[in-house]
Amino acid sequence: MKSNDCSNENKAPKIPLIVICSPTATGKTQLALDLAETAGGEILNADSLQVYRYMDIGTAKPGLDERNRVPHHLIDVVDPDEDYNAALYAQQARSIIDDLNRKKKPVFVVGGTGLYIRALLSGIIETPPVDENLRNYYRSLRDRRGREYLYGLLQHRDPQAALRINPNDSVRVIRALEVLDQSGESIVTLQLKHAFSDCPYEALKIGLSVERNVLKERIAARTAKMLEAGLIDEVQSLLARGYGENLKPLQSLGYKQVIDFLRGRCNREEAVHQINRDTWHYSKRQMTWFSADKTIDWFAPDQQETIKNRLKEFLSPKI
RNA sequence: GGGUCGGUAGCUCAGUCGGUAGAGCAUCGGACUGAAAAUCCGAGUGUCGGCAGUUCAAUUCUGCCCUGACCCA
Repeated sequence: MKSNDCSNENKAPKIPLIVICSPTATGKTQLALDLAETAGGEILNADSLQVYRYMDIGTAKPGLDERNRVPHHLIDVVDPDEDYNAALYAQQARSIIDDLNRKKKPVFVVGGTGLYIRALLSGIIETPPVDENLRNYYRSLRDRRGREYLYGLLQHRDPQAALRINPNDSVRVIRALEVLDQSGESIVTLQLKHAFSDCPYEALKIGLSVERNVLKERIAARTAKMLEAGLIDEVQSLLARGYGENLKPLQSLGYKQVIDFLRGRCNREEAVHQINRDTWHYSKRQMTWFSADKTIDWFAPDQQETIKNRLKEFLSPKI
């Protein structure tokens, strides 16, 4: 039912791509840097928050030295108050890949945002761009009359979509209503038609798996390092630039909790605890997402040599 | 030494007018097609502080003990 129809039926030659995807704090950045450097490739970010400017520490964005070692793409491409999403990402990423492929540069897609990677590799339904007014209208409808009301609306207008969406999941309920309003078609129709079959790439997917309690420790160490590196100052300067705390990217891991701390809604210790806990929850969601993808090859972080051989084997016939 | 209120799931606590219990959080599993570091769904868990008494039946009532907080000496 996952119908990832990316088999090789059509004969158009596929562009090779290396994808490094795994939960946070498993060592993707370092691995990508090593591999890309030796292969003479470039890195294409697949992290939904590293695209934002001024959000460096909390997103564990590669630093300047790392970006000097290997060229990086789709980092720092929008301001925190600009819209960004999976479709936009896929579109931009594909054009960068075309470019690099023309120059015969191996591309290393690196990041933990499963949806972005899927949208890049297999496409995403085509709909008109998100209409913020429309979205806000449905949001306020939800706030005023409740999720049940909104879901009732969907049941009435698009029963097919209502069947596939949980009544409480108002994010998806709203999206379905938007699509219906904007395109006149049910989101389900578009999804069934699309079926993730827009696959111009042949990807080698590499995942790094770290034992759970080790990962928990790495997450805690990472949080501590971020605070030491000045996460609180970074958040303060974002707020000072006039970016409101309700902006989507500021609702993310690390940022949200530091804002709570700065606003006096919790103390520092609680904020740290919540960052660690929420990051752990996030990494578990990532594990659920990535382990459903049976085409990922999993390695332990210390299997550098094995990974390099696998990569060599993947690249050799193509370049 | 006396008194008051507590001791129930890993944590915070609710509850049983006597028929062996439940929420939130944590934990575990899952979903995910233009918000995805978002959003949502599902599932455990217990010698109800200990011992004894009353009772067909006690976590619930009684007694003693242990233990925590506070108050009075």
